[in-house]
Amino acid sequence: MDQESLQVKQPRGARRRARTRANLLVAARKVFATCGYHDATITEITETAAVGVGTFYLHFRDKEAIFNTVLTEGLEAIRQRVGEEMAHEDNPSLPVVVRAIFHQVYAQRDILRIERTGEGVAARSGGPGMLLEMFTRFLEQVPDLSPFSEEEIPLLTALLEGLMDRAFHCWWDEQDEPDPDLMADRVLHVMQHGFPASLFEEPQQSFFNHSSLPQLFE
Amino acid sequence: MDQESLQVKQPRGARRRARTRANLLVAARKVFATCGYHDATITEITETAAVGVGTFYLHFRDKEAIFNTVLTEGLEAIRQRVGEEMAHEDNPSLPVVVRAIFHQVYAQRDILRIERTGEGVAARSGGPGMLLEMFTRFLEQVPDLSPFSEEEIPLLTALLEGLMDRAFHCWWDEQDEPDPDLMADRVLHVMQHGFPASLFEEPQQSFFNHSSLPQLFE
Amino acid sequence: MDQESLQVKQPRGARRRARTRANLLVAARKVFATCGYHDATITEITETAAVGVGTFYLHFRDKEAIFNTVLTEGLEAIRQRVGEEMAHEDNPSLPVVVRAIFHQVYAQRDILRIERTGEGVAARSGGPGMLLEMFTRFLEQVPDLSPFSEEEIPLLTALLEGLMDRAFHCWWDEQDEPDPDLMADRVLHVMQHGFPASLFEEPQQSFFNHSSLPQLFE
Amino acid sequence: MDQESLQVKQPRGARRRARTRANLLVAARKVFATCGYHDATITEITETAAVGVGTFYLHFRDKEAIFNTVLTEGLEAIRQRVGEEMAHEDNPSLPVVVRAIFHQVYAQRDILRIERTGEGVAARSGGPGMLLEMFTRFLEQVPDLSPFSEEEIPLLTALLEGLMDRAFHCWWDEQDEPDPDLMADRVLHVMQHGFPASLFEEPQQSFFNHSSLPQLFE
DNA sequence: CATGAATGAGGATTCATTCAT
DNA sequence: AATGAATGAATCCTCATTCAT
Repeated sequence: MDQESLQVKQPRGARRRARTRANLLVAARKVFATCGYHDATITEITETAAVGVGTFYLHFRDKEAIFNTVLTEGLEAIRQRVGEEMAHEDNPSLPVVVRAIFHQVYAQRDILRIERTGEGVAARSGGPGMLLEMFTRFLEQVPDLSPFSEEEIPLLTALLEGLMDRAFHCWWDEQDEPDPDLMADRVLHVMQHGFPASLFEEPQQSFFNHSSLPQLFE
Repeated sequence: MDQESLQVKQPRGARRRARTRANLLVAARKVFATCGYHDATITEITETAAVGVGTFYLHFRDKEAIFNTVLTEGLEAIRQRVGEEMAHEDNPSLPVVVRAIFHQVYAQRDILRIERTGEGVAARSGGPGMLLEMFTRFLEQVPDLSPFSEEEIPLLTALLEGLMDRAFHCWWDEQDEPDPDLMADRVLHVMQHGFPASLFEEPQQSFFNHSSLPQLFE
Repeated sequence: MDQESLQVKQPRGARRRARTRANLLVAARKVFATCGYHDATITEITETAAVGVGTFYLHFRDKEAIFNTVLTEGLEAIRQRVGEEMAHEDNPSLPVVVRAIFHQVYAQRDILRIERTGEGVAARSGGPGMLLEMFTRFLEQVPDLSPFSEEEIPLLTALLEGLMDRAFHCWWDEQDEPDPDLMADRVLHVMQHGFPASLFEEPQQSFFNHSSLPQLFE
Repeated sequence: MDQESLQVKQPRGARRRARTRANLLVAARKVFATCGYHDATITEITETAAVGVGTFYLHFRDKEAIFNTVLTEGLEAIRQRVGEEMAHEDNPSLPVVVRAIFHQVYAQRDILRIERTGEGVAARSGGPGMLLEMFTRFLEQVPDLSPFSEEEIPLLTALLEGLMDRAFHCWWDEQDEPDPDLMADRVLHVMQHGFPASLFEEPQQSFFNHSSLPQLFE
């Protein structure tokens, strides 16, 4: 009874308040995705949320605050669902994790676009660290990283993330088409075996001779 | 005498004009690197350049214009110097190219930071395509990309770029320390052989059991 | 009680808003009358209205917008009051109409001065057409315009308007003195009988001989 | 020999100077006619004149100065040519004068448009007084102005001018078509006999009854 | 709690005018 | 005399934020 009353306590305005806040977040996400952080205006957000301007400041300190909330909650949701997806697996390996990430990020790829537009704003609040953090924990548990040392875990994580990040941006930047599973295949292959070997073979017929250089680096 | 007159041709105000323009570009680069695109103001740029406000508009249409010029000229310079560095090589292979890129980008890593802060602005002008373009030409000349198809060249290029991009950002984001050569070593290793094999082995002792999951994806 | 609630309906900020808008219009009219359209500044208008700069843009898109509003509402008011004045007449003839117009325009002659200063700006919004429109309707109902044809109605209207317009401008340009009724007398006389006949008689003693010409057209 | 040398004296830079000044005036007239006084810029004038910006200030104190010069010289030219046209006439009457004015103003109607756009600027310099001045002299020599008094000469002149002014503006505002002679006919008729008599007759069937009023003055 | 009218600091941009060459 | 690069005062306009209702 005590616990229940605590949860249902003060449903007077509290519920309404929560709904307003939620509306604002949804609206902000939509507006940020459309205009980017810098061109979004509070007014447009509140109008989209069908809420008065002043109401905004009842729920968020300023634009940066709601931006970070949108981002954090968005990333958090992705994390959650990745976790849920993997709950079915008994013993998830890196490929399984990566695949799950691709699935979930694809499903909410607006969040990534939003993250991008914030740049300096989000950086401060550790937004983009989502993948970094996950991978870091992963790498820390692997016994043998040779030829890399333990100090290089951050670098490795960054590279992993860079790989995936670019894959993500093939989607919102250009097209939606390589479906998440296919995309995961390709990226995982590169992760495991690197890029095609012939890229590193001695160029038999020099395509990098002096005559072609000017074209490459004009 | 002939040569001199060629150099001194039209030195009336043209020289002064060029100097002013150069000052503005240097100032803008400094300001953009410090504040980022969105927080930079024309006034701060002109003050840094020790030039009147109006002078700015004599040389550039608006903030976006000077931003793109800074970026384009900066990337162009990098491209130039990469080309020069490789001119010494008789038969440059991908590792050599990558290494040269690391050298030159490191030397001018403010440009990358600047590029980032512009986000949507620069994208339109093809700024970030520098590496993409270079790698694309490279990949197009390689005979065998298996298991990738030719249609996937853009994806491969993006991934290559993503890898390097992250490496670059280890510098301006955090510290300056892994020197370019070392960094190139690590990245090249991943490019050739992928990430450490043990990452993909069956987890012998499940570190991904259900009890640890909540921590990973909380 | 019913009536009251109708009047007080939505009095939250709506009343305040309306008052502010009215203040701005009054202020703008004053400033435009003083400085003319081109030399008037938004700041001066808002200061006169004892209102913040931003408030201006809450009510009008730009200077042109408030200018047209001032003009339109001003002319509208004149039209209204001309109509009211003639409501007393049973069968208003042109002289009666003209006289009413003179009365009302005189009472608000700042509007005309304002209209003038806008020139190209107001032209687009059909501002100066007030008299034109009124006279056009009048002329269209007259059976016999000989020696003019129906196609010449626009020209006749323009001429009528030109006559009155000049009369109006004797007031704001120079002095206020010929009172509206007297002025109407004179203009109506010209309208009916043309200018003094002797102007068109053969000059008995040539005042236009060759010796005086240079003085006239030097 | 003496006289000749006086005229040709200092042809060194003087001639060039004069040509430059003339170029500026032609350019200014073109630009003012296109953009109006307020939107015309010194730069556009000097560019049109193919002359350096600084050169402008060698010949005119500021924009207002060149505007007044353009206007004054333009009106002066009209006056000149009106004079010339009438030199053929032995004993010019008002109709002849008016007709000549219509001819010449029509031939250079850009000047009127320019005058308009200046409004307050030109007013100070007595620009628009051209016709006023001519008519004033005319009226002053007429023996009998009844029923007008001598004190009303300014008013009569203004009305005369208003009539012609409107006629002029039928041209640059709307179309070029009623040719000058026809236009002069119509205006002269109104000048001599006033507007069609039926306009002043008692409205037999009341077209100004109370039901139609609201339409007229809504 | 919610509202939205009001605010004004702050930034972009223009253009008449000067002055060194 | 002619030039045109440089200047900066002046103006417009936006938008995050406050506060009275």
